Amino acid sequence: MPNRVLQSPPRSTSLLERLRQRSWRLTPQRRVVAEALDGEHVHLTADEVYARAVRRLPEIARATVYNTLNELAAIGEVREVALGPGPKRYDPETVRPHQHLICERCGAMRDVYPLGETQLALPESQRHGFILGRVDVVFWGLCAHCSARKP
Amino acid sequence: MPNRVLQSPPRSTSLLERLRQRSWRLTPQRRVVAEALDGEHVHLTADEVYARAVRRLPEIARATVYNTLNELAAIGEVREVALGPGPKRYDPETVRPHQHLICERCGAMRDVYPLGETQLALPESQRHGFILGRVDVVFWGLCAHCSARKP
DNA sequence: TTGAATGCAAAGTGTTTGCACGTGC
DNA sequence: GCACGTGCAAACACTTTGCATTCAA
Repeated sequence: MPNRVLQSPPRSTSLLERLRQRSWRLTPQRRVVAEALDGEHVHLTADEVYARAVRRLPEIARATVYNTLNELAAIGEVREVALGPGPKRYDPETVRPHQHLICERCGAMRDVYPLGETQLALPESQRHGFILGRVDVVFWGLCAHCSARKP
Repeated sequence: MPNRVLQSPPRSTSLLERLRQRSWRLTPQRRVVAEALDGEHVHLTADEVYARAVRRLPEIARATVYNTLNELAAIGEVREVALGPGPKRYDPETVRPHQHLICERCGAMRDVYPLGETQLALPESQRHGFILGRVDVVFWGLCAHCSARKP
């Protein structure tokens, strides 16, 4: 049998499960924050996370939500998305590399998985001596709802 | 003589000149703000613009700088660039479409003109009913200076 | 002359911090 | 038990706003 077992095991797609696997100190507060973030196409602001968290755990403090979100971002379990005006958003999808499609009127945001992204490499002549890392792409447009409305 | 004169006149690459052509009400304050922004690879924060402006016009108010930057952005003569943490930056290059290359350690930012960008169209199946507009791309990396330093 | 721009200070957002208290491992 | 997380309030960073004054056209 081929050595399939040597492949690195697939990461769980559940944020909460991944945190358990890291033996992250799990408090009720941290749990409700992680639960608030779980799902697809989820891009909540800190305040929206707080609103969801406080429903399940009324005594949670806003600062704890901020602390927790910062920590999750620091260990790479959520991605901060800061675009345009307004507060940062937090994206729990860290398993599948993806980009964002955003409605410029209402701010609605979807994860997208564009093809052919490798064609986007920056020519050497344009690198200004930089060592390249990741590439972020944002597709701006109008969502179905907003493009149907008048002005 | 060939009808060169029928070509649409090239837009000036000088912000200040373009503003004059628009018959923008030109006050000393607005002039020093526009002058602060002029140049290539310029991506100043509002505070940095204020610092430059106040050198030439000590009585200028921070609020005036903010007002002016917002107005320039509204009429499309500067582009707001909000990425990562920290304050927004203002990019006076609105003539040549371009993208950005940013050092993830020190924040240094260069304008880049990547090739093959049209290949980045989002497949219909990924559009979620959106009408597409412009695409923003950010190349993250380490600048020459930062990649030479230790930790 | 006059509508628009300015300066100032105050208010508004969004986020971080300092510290006493509480708790998961 | 104790290092670490939490709650609270105050501080902080960035930006906008209201209003009386000044000024470019």
